[in-house]
Amino acid sequence: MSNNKYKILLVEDESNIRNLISTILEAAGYHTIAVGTCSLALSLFASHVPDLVILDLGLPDRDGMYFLQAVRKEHNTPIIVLSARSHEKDKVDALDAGANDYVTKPFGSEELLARVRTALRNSRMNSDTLPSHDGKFILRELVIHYDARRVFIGDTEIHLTQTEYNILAYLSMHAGKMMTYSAIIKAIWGQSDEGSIKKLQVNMANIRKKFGAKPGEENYIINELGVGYRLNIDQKN
Amino acid sequence: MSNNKYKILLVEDESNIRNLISTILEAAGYHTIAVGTCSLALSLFASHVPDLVILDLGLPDRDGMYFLQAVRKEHNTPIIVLSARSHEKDKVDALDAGANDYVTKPFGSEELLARVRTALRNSRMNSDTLPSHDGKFILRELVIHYDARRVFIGDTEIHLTQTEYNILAYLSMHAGKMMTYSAIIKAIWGQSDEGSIKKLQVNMANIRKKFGAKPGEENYIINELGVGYRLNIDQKN
DNA sequence: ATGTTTTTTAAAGTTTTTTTCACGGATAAC
DNA sequence: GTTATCCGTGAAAAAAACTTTAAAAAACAT
Repeated sequence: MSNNKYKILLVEDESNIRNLISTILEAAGYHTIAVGTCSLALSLFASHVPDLVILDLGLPDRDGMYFLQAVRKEHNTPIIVLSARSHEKDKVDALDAGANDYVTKPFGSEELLARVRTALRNSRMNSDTLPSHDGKFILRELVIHYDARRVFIGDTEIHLTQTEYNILAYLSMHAGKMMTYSAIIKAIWGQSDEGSIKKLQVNMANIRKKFGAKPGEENYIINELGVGYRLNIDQKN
Repeated sequence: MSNNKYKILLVEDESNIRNLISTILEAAGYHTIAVGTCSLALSLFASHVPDLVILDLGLPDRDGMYFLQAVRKEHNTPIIVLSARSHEKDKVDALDAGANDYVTKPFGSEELLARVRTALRNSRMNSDTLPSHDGKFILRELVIHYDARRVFIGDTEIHLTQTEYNILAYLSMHAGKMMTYSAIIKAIWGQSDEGSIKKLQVNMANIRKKFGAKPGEENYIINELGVGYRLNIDQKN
């Protein structure tokens, strides 16, 4: 039996929109908890621990961004953000603050449901893939032991400094995905420290040098100009 | 049972054209609601909630643009705009205001029906295709991996620069829909940077070159003179 | 304190990307 | 048919981004 009784926390101040979305979600078989203020949302999140959050950014008491950051500090729950069409910049901020997806009003019910499905699917996938904080990561010759924080290329161990290891571990946990500079920098140094791209680049160079890539050989770490880095997970022939 | 009884709201002031189109649509199996003024159209839209709107821009009481914007504020319903050939700029304005497609008079019944089918198909598809930044986009040989920011034609990877990728990704997220220059430029460079159409053209040329279209073969990216670009999602024979 | 390792900063060098420009072909208007 | 406008193309200039190397600063251990 496909029991789709996911719990969804809906945070929206306009009551008519709240009811509309609530109805759509319930009709699709989700259990919906609907609130209109940020403070209420925070307490209900703590007590109910929903599987997903749909969050309107234009909240009365506090900015929805506050809720977003507060939740993201401790939880990995997928968050879909709603906002009016005009505020284009909010989109970037919300995604940077940890939102999983972004829907601009107006939107159709099918679109919302599709996004909900994707977000839930991805979060399930993540919980199977990401908690590899222990165990090890293997990619061709490269082996990372997360618990011992040790890295090998084939049989020989590669000594990495703390930051070098942190960067590599971060990339490996998102292997194959292009990770932006700001994402990496935030993960390693905490703040979006302006000017830190240089540091990142130097560290990357050091890691690559220690990996000792033969010229012509495909590199483990791929750079996309102006975007970021990603681990190359393609099979070699 | 395939019940294709889509509701179409037709807004056209000239009664003979209205009847003609109405007949064409009914014959094709659509349920048509035909009105001649903007105010009537708005109230009938609210009460009937049609699946698609066909809108003539040259309305007597108010400009059709008013209707377009009013509907777009709250609904995602596909809107096809009719306009006389001479008013070239109206098309662009209508698309920028959120119209999904446009047809220039005079037009054949087959053309109109084809556009109706595409618009309906796209609005349904969107809810399953759009789920933004994750997943991938597939169109014939073309594959886009959004999370890895990688593009393939068949088996071979195509390296695109950042702006080239951004443009293609933008088009793919609105696949099949004609995107105006200003819309694309705003999405890629941020401001409606005057004079950037040239840059856009150069980037388009580069993308197409990298795609390596054989001469005679239908291109992935289609241009409409004075309007913009769109991804060609039509089936090839 | 001294020496070693790591992190940060700086600068030169190289590659890639972005922008600009001029010309030719295509399309629409007259 | 002629003209004006718009788009595609190729190439070169300009700008931006990355790598590499090296040295200063900071952290750490002895």
